[in-house]
Amino acid sequence: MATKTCEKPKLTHRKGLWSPEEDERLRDYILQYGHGCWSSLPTKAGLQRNGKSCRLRWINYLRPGLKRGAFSEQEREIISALHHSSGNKWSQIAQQLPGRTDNEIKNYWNSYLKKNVMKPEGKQAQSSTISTKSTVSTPNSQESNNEASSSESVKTSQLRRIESSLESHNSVANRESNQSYFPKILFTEWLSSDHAQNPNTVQSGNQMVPKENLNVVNIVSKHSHLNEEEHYFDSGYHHGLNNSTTYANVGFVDFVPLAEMYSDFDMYNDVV
DNA sequence: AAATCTTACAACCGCCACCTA
DNA sequence: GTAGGTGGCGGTTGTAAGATT
Repeated sequence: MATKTCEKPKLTHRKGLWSPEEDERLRDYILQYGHGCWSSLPTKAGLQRNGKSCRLRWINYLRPGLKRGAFSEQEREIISALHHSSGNKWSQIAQQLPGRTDNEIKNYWNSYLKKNVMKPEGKQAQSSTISTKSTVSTPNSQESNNEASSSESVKTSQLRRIESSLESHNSVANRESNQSYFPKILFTEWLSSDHAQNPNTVQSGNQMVPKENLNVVNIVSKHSHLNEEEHYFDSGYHHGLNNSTTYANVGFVDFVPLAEMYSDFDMYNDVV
């Protein structure tokens, strides 16, 4: 991991927001040469930033395959469930949400979900329930818990369903490993040479469409060669202009025996 | 229209674990 | 065993944009 062979750049480092030019330099360099040693990367790439800053910018913003935009209902529930079981382990939570970064999830939690948890009224009962088991306790957690126990919302039961599904799968399939119990998603665009030239676009049919024009969608598919309880979890881009969905640039590599979650996804495919 | 407040999220900071010399 | 460098992580702050007054 750590080496002492990296060159030490003695420069006064720029701070603050990244300019589009800096982004371009960093992206171009990494796509061409890889990041290698982060501390020496800024010098090689011609950036007046420190390596840490470059690393963060790449991981949180420039890295291909990142989902931008609002969190879906499913993502919210997964974050809540995992925060419930793991606490503020943002990197662990991020591993279960392909395309999302720990920083993004942390910000989302602090700005949205945490606020709901803190709400004294029973309106957000599902989040209040979550907070009681979290490593982070809140002033309202106990009273919220009382309210939640008296009338459990539909959201709460849905959340519990996902949690138990995750727990059972995790205990059976991955007990002895550190593998995530969510599917690993491989973005094929990450591997393509086209993407290296145009990291902000996705091929849709014959044309390259800017990612910001597309919505990310989730899909669960059953295939004939899989066991009864095994399904593919897919993600793709929905092309709003012609109301079509394109999966051409996103590939999928893992199974999801989470049959109970089907109703929570945007689509269910029976490909058999 | 201007001033102020609120919110979302990008970025920094400090700490820690790990590795190498 | 120890010092120094690096990468990773979580907490916190800063900033810009939108909402409100």
